[in-house]
Amino acid sequence: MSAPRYWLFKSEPSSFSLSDLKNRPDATEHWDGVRNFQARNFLRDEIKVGDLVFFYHSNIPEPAIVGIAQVVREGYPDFVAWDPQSNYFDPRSTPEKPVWFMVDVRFVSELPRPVTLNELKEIPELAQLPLLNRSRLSIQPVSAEAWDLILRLAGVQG
DNA sequence: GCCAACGTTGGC
DNA sequence: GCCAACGTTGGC
Repeated sequence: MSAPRYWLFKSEPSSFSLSDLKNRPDATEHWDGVRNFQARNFLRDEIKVGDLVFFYHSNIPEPAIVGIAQVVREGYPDFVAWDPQSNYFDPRSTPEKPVWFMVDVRFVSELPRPVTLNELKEIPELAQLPLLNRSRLSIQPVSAEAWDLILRLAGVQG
């Protein structure tokens, strides 16, 4: 089995927050509703069971990485896209030819302290982080080096 | 609430 | 295949 890889998932806490994840049954939830092709490709092709995920809160006064989740089920069709009642309905996607994919993630931990976007911007080693230069990508890879650095910023014992 | 950035759509 | 128009994201 290959080493786990690292990702960052963004969510607006008003729609789904880290504590929402923690309070789900089994602390597990489908990461549905992603409607961007590059993010879809990560979900469908790259993200594997066991990979670790930074949970980022966006669209708030102090956007920040607030916690860690782990992938417990890898890429499968996002069935929300088939529900005409859903905001994420997309008639192009069908069970026979799904367009959109999701993974399931489980709550792992809350960071000892959140690492804010402003802090991240101050760190030259993180300049390549997609969060800082591809700010609209909602599912993005994090290098092992960046992962460790951010954990240290968050006060996690290394 | 504003608006810049940028991904997506669709006319040509 | 280009690119203008449009819609959405997300920082501020």
